[in-house]
Amino acid sequence: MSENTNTQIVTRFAPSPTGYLHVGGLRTALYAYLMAKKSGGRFLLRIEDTDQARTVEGGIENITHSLAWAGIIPDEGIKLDENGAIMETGHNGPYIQSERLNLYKKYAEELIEKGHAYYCFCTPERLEEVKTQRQADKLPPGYDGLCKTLSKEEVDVKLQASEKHVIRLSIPEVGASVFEDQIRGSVSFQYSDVDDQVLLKSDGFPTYHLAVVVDDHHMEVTHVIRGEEWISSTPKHLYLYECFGWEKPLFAHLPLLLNSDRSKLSKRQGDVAVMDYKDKGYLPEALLNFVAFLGWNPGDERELFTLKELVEEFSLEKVNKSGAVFNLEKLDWYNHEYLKKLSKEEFESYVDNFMPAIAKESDNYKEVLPRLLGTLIERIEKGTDITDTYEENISYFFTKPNIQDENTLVWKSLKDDADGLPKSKSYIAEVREILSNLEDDKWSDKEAIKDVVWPLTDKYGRGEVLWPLRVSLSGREKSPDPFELCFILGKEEVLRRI
RNA sequence: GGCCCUAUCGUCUAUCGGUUAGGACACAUCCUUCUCAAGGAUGGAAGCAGGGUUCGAUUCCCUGUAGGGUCACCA
Repeated sequence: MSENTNTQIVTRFAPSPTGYLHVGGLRTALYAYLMAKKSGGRFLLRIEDTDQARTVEGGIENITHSLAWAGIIPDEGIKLDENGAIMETGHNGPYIQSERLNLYKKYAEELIEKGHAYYCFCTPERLEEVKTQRQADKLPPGYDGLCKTLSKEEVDVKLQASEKHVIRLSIPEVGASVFEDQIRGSVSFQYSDVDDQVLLKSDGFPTYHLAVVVDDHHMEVTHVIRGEEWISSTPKHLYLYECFGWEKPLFAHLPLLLNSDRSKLSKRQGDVAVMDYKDKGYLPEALLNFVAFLGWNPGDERELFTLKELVEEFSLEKVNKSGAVFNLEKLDWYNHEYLKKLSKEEFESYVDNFMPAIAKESDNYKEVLPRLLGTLIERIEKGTDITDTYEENISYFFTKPNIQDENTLVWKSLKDDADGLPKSKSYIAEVREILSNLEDDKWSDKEAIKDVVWPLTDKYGRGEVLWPLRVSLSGREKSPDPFELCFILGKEEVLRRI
């Protein structure tokens, strides 16, 4: 459990380019980044595209852009240049596994020579049979080791005949693999429970298990930080380090991110792609802060952290062991907090981004938008709140509302009064008179508007005057206060509506 | 099913044997010169169960239970 803070830590994030960056991946990348940065070491991005079938066009771009959006910039490996194009830096490349095939082949063969691996010629069909048979016999699943017994001569004959084959790791029959997980403490597995994993596939590509070990070693990775789903294959990796005689890195398996039903966070139950959150108007600072706190906290009661502050405060010792539910409501709260930190200009362009076309087509859009910001910041938590509630809460700022039932203008205290409606109308007629005499330059000051209207509320009652005023301006029973409305709409529009 | 991991309010979590078990989100109530929002105040809300160890366990150990992960020529 000892972390030597004097030495530089090298970490990596090694996603496979299957389409998009998962929020769980973002957190893994973040923790790895924080560890490296805190020690003054390096964080590198490597692409694990060893499954030809699953590799998706544009996958690398999506991952690097998502990471860059979040502010996690690799020191080494795959990253973006100034123009946003994919580039590679570092002296241990290439950093895309499909470009390192010869290396994996060489090491797989080295393992065979040393007797730690063997050729396997079993067909998928036979493997399937073995699997069902072992299940029926209630044996632990896994390869039965048939090809392990092949003599060198038999192997040579098959190789000569170009029989399709893979290379399998030869796991010891007895013994155990014990390691000190940086988060969980001591973890151990019996070798008898570990399968003879395929290392090199018949298409010449390595599996994850071979590639990750070879690359982490050559790329000088000191801390392997990855999701908990990898914990049960760690013995295979550790054993490979031993076979090669390489120094082992430290391992840290992060708890999983969960759906609200506590299953592994999945696409089915909501958004999982980082870009989905970007598109919904979540700020990178908010997503990062939120995700950082899923499984980690500084130990005190602070909750708002910038990336830089996280670098200073983060430590693996404080990472939790149990999975964390990805709770959107908390994320929304974070987002609102960060929205409030935006400058007026930034917030304006943010809002503009989510305004529907119909709003932008309005004549007064450019004029009204800046004045709308003050009320909007209190009412939205994310960009999609604008689009989702536009009709009800925002549209009336740009288009004059239709008041279908004039009785909605009557404040509740006058509802039973037969003259309620005429009275209400007369009150706001008076307000209109007063407002029409208010100098133009006073309209930029909400308080000044209030000052001239206020005496009337003393005279006729608060709700009696303010309610109909507000309803006539907004056409809604719920809205910001009437003075705010006046300020936002502007003199001309206000007089038109009352 | 085998193996592995995990277990404090609904959710994220603090507590490194002794606390009125703290905070945040969410929720409820109240205040905040008309409504709503924001803000403020207050409140409800938790140690999975059973055994140990100990003067004392949420905390350490064991068992059970529950949840999750993993058992591919996918990562």
